[in-house]
Amino acid sequence: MFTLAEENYLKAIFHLENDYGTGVSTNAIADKMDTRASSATDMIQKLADKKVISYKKYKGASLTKKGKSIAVNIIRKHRLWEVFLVEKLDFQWDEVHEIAEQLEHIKSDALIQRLDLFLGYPDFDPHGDPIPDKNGYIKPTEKKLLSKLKKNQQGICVGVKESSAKFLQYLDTRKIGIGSSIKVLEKEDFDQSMTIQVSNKQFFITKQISENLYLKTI
Amino acid sequence: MFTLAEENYLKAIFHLENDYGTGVSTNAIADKMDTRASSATDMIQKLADKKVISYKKYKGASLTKKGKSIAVNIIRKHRLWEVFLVEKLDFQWDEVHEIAEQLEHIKSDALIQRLDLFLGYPDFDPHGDPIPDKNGYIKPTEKKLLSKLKKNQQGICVGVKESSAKFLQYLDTRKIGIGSSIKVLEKEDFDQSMTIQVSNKQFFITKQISENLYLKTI
DNA sequence: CTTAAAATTTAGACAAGCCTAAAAAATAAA
DNA sequence: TTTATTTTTTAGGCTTGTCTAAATTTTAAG
Repeated sequence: MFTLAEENYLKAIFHLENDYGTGVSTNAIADKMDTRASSATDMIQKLADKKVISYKKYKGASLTKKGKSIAVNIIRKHRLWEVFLVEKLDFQWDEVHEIAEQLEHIKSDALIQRLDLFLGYPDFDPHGDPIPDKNGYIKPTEKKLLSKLKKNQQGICVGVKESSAKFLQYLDTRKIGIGSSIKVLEKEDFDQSMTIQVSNKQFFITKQISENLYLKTI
Repeated sequence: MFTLAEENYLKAIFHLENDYGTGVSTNAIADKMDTRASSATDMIQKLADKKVISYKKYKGASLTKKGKSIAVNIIRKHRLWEVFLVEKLDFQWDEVHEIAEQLEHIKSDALIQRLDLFLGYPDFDPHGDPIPDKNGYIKPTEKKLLSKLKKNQQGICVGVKESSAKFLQYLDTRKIGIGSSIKVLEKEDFDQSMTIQVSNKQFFITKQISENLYLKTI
């Protein structure tokens, strides 16, 4: 069995490996966990003892098969609970992250199985992230960051990379959400800022925004 | 903010005060928490420092107003989650206690408010226990232990005192549940055992059973 | 290639929550 | 009312997960 802290470290390492490739540094983990490098080292050594990460001193950490399976299961729970909160309890998509951070640690396989059924076996959470199935399989989805599109290309918003309340509220005020059709009208070479068309409105957005919106191009 | 352990101690003290009257002994708390008296003393002193119990060395502990309010809120959450598990996820009444023990510690007022609405503001949990409202008010209900009834008296089962899976399964196999009509056919003075009529069947039950079934007499 | 800087690990400490063993207080019995 | 028993508290220790400060290793710069 794994403690709350251990589970959170595993989840963090999973996300870091996903985003930046295998073998994550102590500092990256400490940063993600909002703690000190020395604390991260302690935990890394403990997780290595438990065979859920492989680790060589000074060389970074990677999840083992077992570690990855634990991490994916936590992410599965997190995303299912987010669907529950939005679909059943009428929360907004910017309100659910912190609550799901707690709910993801509830230990009961039966609960998650029944919750999944109750929700109709959803494929994506409210932010467009795929929900791993009970075997840990994550369906690969083709999606592209808005920042990668060129002038005149367009697509449908299928997800957000960042899911902080602030960013989601920014999108809300502009009526941008999952399913929105987005077209690049102008793109500034110098700072990667863009003018985009969303339904019948145009917006000027910075690189920081376009790097956090996933589109399915059409 | 209160830790998991603190919350569980507060809940235990609440139940003990409820069952055996105000001012609960260190041993009673240690017993309920399945821990050692010395550990209970440590926690009691910490809770007293935090002003959620009043405590005089060697004289037992009682919840303060603040402590009671915290305890009742945890119980409210526990019971609402039990309703959710049974009504929405189709769990049986003997399967929900442990899961609710985890869910009761999720911290979000908005979550509980919305869950309460989602469930239709239920008054009782699946074991017949009343659900405190959001102000901590518990509607007083008139219910009587089956063991207090005399020969030929009858009532409707409105709750169980113990809610261990074993006991609930015992009731299930005899088709006894909330709403069952129960009549005392015979009562043995010597050991308090009874013969009872439940719908068209008769059962012989021991004192241990009749002391854990609540009836509303008619 | 040697030194400076950055990243990482180790050493030692602390709070929370538990434990065992021993001391102290309260209660019951003689 | 003095002694024996039970209850409760204290003392000291252990583990988890964190911290700061110092040592070590790796990487980057000159």
